[in-house]
Amino acid sequence: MRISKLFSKTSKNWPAGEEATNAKLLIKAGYIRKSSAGVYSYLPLGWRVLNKINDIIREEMNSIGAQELLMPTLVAKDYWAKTDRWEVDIAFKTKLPETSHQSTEFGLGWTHEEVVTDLATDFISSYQDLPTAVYQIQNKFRAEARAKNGLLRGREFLMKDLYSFHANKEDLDNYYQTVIEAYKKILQRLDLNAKVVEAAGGAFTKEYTHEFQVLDPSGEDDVFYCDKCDFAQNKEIAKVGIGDKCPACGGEIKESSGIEVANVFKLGTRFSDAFNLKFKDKDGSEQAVLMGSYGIGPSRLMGTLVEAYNDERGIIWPESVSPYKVHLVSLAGDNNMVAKSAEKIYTNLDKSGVEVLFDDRDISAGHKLADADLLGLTWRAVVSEKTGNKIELKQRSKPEIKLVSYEEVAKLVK
RNA sequence: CGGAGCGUAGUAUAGUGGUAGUACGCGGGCUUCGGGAGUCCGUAGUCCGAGUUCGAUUCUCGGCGCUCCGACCA
Repeated sequence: MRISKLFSKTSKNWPAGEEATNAKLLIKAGYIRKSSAGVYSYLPLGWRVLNKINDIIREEMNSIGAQELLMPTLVAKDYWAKTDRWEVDIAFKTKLPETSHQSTEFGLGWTHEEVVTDLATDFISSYQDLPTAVYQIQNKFRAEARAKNGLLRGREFLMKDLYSFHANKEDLDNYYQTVIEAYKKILQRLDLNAKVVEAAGGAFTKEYTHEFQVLDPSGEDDVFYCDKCDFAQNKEIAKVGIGDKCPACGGEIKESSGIEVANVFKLGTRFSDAFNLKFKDKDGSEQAVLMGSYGIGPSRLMGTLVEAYNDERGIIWPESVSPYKVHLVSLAGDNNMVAKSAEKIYTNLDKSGVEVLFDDRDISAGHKLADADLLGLTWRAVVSEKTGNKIELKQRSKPEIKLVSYEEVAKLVK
């Protein structure tokens, strides 16, 4: 992609009014635009980042046997009424216009247990149909009283929600662990260091549930955790405090704020009971299906990554989500030889399958380099009179600059 | 929803009860060309409504919007 053709542009000015780091940087760099509080457009570069996050999530979901589908955003009142969730105050509600002569009311989907459970009644009727799991990646809508922190708390946001169905508790428990491991892998691949934190079950379950908290000052949650082992509890339910001994390993308990990027719940039969989702067991007896629900927020992850990885010059994307692998900068000036050579490098890298963002604009060197740091792609390759036949290669996260050949660039960034 | 702050060109910021200024951007000219270049010309603006006033972008009230603190929050 040529920056000269890119739909978005970087700005020299910081956006007014934004305080959250992720909002300031993502808007300044042209990754996103706010359309209203908590509601964002993802511009071409931002959409690429978001899709890379989605792709990682898809791979890990598929690898644990979950199947992707897509459920509706408009969910009729009847669904929510069956589980007494029509009256929740975070639901956006809407209906058809008077002229339609239909009075159906809808809630914009803020979660999909009702819809998925109803769907499951069409296909699950025997123990032989179990276990099974489906997921979707879809915009969710929540009428948050106060949207804030850029991508970290929106009214419309992207979520991957997975639902699993089981014949017995042991199977549910096992799959719950399997999903936790899959989520850990996703977060590792995103270079995010998250704690698996015990949390309150809320309306869903009396059991504790688990949240994945990225420890970061910008987070809204308070987490007590052990610095030696995996023990961690949300402050809401914590039975430990700062300086206490870890009940698991004897280490020291610390406190941090955390960004909740994912959560997992054992739903039991709450939804299967409401929608009469049953199966016939081997012995012919009829039993309620056990369910689990597991969410992870790609758009919130994107904001979290910016909070975690930035410096005074801009964003520093982990390689796994960098919108393009290489930011190729041509500092040709009026030197046609250099300009031609940069064009050739761009074309060749592009042909060999390397994702390149090529700064072919006729602007000053300083402007280009500043933009490269702001955008934060993993690799920066500079071609200029100074570099001769070679290319300057630098990682955004590191100070070292190497002079390498074209072949080495293609190899290094693969 | 309670509290605080803020709404001025496309963006970011000044300022004034009486002709609204600067920077960036954008269009054009010349000079530049390794850390957001210089210069010249051009371009474009007071959130909406009501009130006070001879006159309101400025003062008052209301609305709408945005940010932050709190409450809320799968």
